[in-house]
Parts: sequence; C-alpha cells; structure tokens
Amino acid sequence: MRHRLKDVAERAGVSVKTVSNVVNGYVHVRPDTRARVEEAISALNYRPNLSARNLRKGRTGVIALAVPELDIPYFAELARHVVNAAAELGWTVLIDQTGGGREQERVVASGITDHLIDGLIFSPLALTAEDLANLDGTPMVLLGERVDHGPADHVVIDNVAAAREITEHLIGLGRRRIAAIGSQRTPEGASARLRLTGYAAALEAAGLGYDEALIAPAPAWHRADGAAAMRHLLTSGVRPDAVFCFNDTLALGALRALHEAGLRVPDDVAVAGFDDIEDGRFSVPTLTTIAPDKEQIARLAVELLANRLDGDPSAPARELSAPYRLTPRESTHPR
Amino acid sequence: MRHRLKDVAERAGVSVKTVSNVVNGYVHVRPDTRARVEEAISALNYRPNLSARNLRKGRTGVIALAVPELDIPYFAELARHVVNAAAELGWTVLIDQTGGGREQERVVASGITDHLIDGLIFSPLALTAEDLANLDGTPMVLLGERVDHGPADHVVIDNVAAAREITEHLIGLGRRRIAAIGSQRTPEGASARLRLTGYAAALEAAGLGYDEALIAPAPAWHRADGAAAMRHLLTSGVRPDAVFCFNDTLALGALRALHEAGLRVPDDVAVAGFDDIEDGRFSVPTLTTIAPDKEQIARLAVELLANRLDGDPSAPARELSAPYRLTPRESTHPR
DNA sequence: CCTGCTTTCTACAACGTTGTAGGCAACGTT
DNA sequence: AACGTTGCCTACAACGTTGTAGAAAGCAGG
Repeated sequence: MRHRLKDVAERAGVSVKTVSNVVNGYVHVRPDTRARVEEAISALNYRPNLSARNLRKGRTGVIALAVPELDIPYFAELARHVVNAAAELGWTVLIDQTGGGREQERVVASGITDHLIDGLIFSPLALTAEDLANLDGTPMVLLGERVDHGPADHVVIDNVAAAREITEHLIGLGRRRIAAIGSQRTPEGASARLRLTGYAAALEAAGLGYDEALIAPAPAWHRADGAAAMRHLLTSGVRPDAVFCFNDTLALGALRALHEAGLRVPDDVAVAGFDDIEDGRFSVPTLTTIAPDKEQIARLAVELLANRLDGDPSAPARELSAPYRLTPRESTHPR
Repeated sequence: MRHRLKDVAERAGVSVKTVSNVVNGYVHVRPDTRARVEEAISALNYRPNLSARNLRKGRTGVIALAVPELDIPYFAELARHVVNAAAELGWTVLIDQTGGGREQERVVASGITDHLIDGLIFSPLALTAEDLANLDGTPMVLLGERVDHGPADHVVIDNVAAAREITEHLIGLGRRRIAAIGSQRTPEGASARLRLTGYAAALEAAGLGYDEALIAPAPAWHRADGAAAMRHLLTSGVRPDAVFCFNDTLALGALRALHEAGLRVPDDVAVAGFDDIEDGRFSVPTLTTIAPDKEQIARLAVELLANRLDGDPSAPARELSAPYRLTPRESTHPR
C-alpha cells in the first residue's frame, strides 16, 4: 500500500523526475504543475523511500549514537542532549546500545555504519584503536577517554583534573582517610584509570599517603557494585571518613550500604560521585558530584560530525574538551 | 574506499551474483570458488550496502524502538530488554527518543518507518488512533495503554488491577488517608487515568472515601514533579499517612520532599511507586512498587512484531497482557 | 526570422543489491 | 548415443530514487 514517485507522477500527469523535483524543492517548476503534484502527493500519502534515496545520494539524514548501556543514567541523559543537538541540524538520531563488549562494539561500529546512517557518535568502552582503523567509511566521533589518539574525532573531559578537584574538595573538608570506589584493571577501564590518577595526585599534593587498601574495584559501575564495594571497605577495617566514587550510580549504591551499616552521611563518611545524574539531586542525602557539561559534549560531538560530513573526510582528527563543574551537595556538607 | 560486490567479483574472477550467493550462504558454490570469493571479501574488507539490499529485498534486519524519554529509567530498562529479545532473532534495534509530543511522535511513526527499518515497537504518549490509521506500511507494535483498540498489535499490563493491588497493600498496613501523586488530565495521561481508577476502586472497596484533596497532579513524571506534588500535599493540610505515586521517579521525588519536611518513611508516611526501576532498590528507604515483567513485555513485543513481519500483515490486531508483581520494600514496612 | 538565453520539463542511466531465467558441464539412465 | 538431472555459474532486470543531458517552448534582441 505504499506509493512511489511513479504513482504520484501518473496521477499528476507529469514525469517521475518532476515529482522528484517538487519533493526536493527545485525552483523551476510552474506553479500549477507544482500544485498538481502536491495534490497527488498528499492524496496518495506519498513519502520517499529513504533506502532508495540513500542508495542514490549517499545521505540519509540519520545518525546513530552508540552507548554501552542506556540504564546507566549518564548515557540516557547524554542521549537526550545528542538528540536535541542533532535535531537543530535536521538530523534524526537513532540510538544503539552496545552492551560494552569489544566484539559487540565492533559489530556496531562496522555493522550499523553499513550505509544505513550518515555518521556515528560513539561512546566505546572496549574498542581498540586497531578496531577503529579497520573502519573505512562512515564518519565517526568518539566520546570519552578510551582509544587515545585514534583516527577519529574525539570529545573528552579532563578526567584527571576533575577527579583531582573533587578529591581536593574532600580533603578540604578535613577528611584524611579517603577511599576510592570504581577502579578497574581491564582494558575497558580507561576512565577508571584516569580518575584514579587524579585522586592519587590530590592525595599526594596534600601529603596524604596513597593506601592501596582504600581502593575498591568495581567490575561494572552500577548501584549494586557501589554497594558491594562500600560493604567491602566497611568490613575490611580501613575505616574511611570519605569516599570518592568514580560515578554517581556507584555513589548511590555506596550511600545505601552506608545507610545499612548505620553510618551517617556526611557526618561519619562524606561521599562524592561523578556525572551529575538526576538521581543525585534527589537522593537522601543529595550527592556531591562532578557535573560534566553534557549539553556541551553533545553539541561538540554533533558539530564535529557535521564538519566531517560536509568537509574533508581525511582531515586530521580533532580532539575537543568539554567543561565540567564541581557541584557540592549534602553528601559532603561540612560537619 | 568502500568496496562493492563488483570489486570482490573482479578480484575473485567470478560474477557479481556468485559473490552475492557466497555472502548469502547459497549452497551450490564449489568449495574452491567459495574460498576464492571469501579471500577476496576479507582482503577488500567488503561489507554489503544495507540500503541497496533493503531496496532490493525490502528487509534490513533493523527494527526501531520509539520511547518518549530515555532518562525516565523505566524506558531505559525496557530498551535493554527489547535489545536483548531482538538480538535473539538476529535483529538490530535502534532507539528513537520522541519527546512524547503528538507531532514528534507522528514524525517518528511515519518518518522513521520510511523503509529504513523493518518494524517499529512504539511506546506512544500522545498519538491518536487516527494518527496511526494514516500509517500504512511498516509493521508496528504498541506498548502501554494509549491508543486503545487502534489498528496495531499491542502489549499492555493491567494498570487498573495493579494500581488497585498496591493501594490495597497500603490499606492493609492500616493507612487511611492515602494520597495519590501523578494524575493528569491531558490526553497523554492515559496510564495516569487507569492507575487513578484502580486507586479509587481500592478505596471504595475498603469503604474509604475518595477525597479529591488527596489527589496531586503531576505535569510530567520526573523526580522534580514528585517532590513538588508531595510538598503541595504537605502544605495543603490534608496530612496523608500514605502516598501512591504513579511511577517510581515520582515516588523518589516524594521521598526527598518528605525527608526535607522532617517526616519519616514509612513511620509517618508510607510510600509506594510503580515500575520497579533500579533506583528504587537502592534508595533510602527502598521503594515498594509494582514490578511489571519488563523482560516479558519486551519478548511479547518482539514476538508480535516477528509474526507481523512473517505472517499476514492485514491479520487482525492482537493485544497481549504481561504480568506484574507487587514488590513490598522498606517504604511500606509495617510500623 | 534567426539567434541565444531562460524556463520547464522529460528520458535515461546509475547507485549496489538480489531474484529469475537460463547456459554449460558432468553425470547417470535408458 | 540420446536423454534428463543435477551442480555451478552468469546475464539481465528490477527495487525507487536523483544527476545529467538535453528537448521543447517562450522570450528578447538583432
């Protein structure tokens, strides 16, 4: 029941190409011809076949955003901003959830890009620079730290400086036994490593020792992992008076574990997170965090992609940095 | 730098169609021919052009999931399940965030379906049955209550029964002044109306009066709306001893507002939500809720879509119901 | 009336893929 | 030796769209 240019052309008594010209806003069409064609278009409820158009033109007007997990609120919030930023350029954004594994990400990066979409904004966890090098074709913008200096455009925030700043905030409260939750040794843990570096730098600068026992790993960065890590710290006897969690969901899990252990936040233990997700503004207590400018990240990513699409595809890759802000809330109020 | 069947064919010394046959697993290809072709494919890093394939075959292997907002965790969690269920059938899922407005939803429903994808799983808020009737073409499965008995397949949960059950749970705790947060008078508020109906039915059956002053509207169902509605209830002097929030994010906002007002949950006010999002399992206190079987919802939706794609596109629309479970947690522990 | 330009429209080919029809060997059966 | 069958492969057309080339008609200027 779907109609083609041919059907519209027959109804309007013109050639297929003239209908195409009307659809695409070509100027040299007589007003009455245009009117006849438009009548036929709406009578038949004609809409162009994007696959055919894409095949012919090489453009769909659709880009994809690939993220590891949508139920990590940071990515969901980021997705909203990307959708909005892209809408301003008339693009539709489709979102692909990769799961974060290297193989899945490789499938997305190569599979999805097979001419269905014009470009890809990609937040990879496990993908290597080598994987990326094998991707000829679709323009791509990467978000986040992983794949340093690969062949693609890149939007980052300064994880080391941000982690250092929030750790210094904890130190400034007079806390001395500051734990960290979220370290990862896997290749996926690039952000974790950078945040750990910033944390260590802050401790060092303040003359506080770096104590391996205060570092709790977390296989993933979900609430459950944060709660488990916090419980581990509490039972291991290291008695932290503050915790820097490498993202907000970890921190929310840690808050829960502290509550269950009967400890008060921030009185007994101050808690800080990273990402500024909405939950942290309504949790009890509200959560001190690093707020990356997600809107800016999204806007920069979309702009980079637009430049790549319109400009020279082999221009050197650019790396842009987005701002962040330390946002103190109840979980680190002074005692 | 992208290669076509033709390039592979030339390198392997066979016809274009033979390469196509190898790619598609056609059986009658001599082993040595197949090997030559496969060598050429990997040497050139060939991957098929999906637009062209789609144009020819009418299938892409890609379906879309359209939801109002990804940063409502319920939709994010649902998205994960849909992605997983579709993966079992070899489908890729792209997610489209509509924003929930009628016009935007109409654009998605008609625009996205323009041959880029094979089918659509759609969770609409504002779309009317009339809008849907105008969509010839792409098979579609609807999630949620809106668009009752429209022309499309449908997966629902029994909102009335679930709302009634959780309200009865609050009544069973001995609460008598049970407020409701989340009512909506707009056409988008179909779920709100059903949940309000279930709430009222439970009160009625228990011989408790329905008090308009205990019903707090919420323009959207975000945490901020829940907090504002709760504050409104607290300052209006109706003194509720329990609140049923029409989703979990509203409830988390309400928890926050109760905390700020110095009230204890559940001792002073019991709180219940709806959706069973992950946050509610880690909040302080943890949140009593209705847990819809999201995995089942996703599986049913994907199955309906698969049937629609393989079977008769004009078969009568089916409506399937997914189960839910009342999940009591700390926020309604007996005093 | 011819020339050249502009406006309006059309025919055709091409984008990369796959279904259809058919050709050519090789084989087994009569 | 002729025949049908099977296995393997190829040529061609078609999916719906748009770029290119150019035709037809109208107009201005000589």
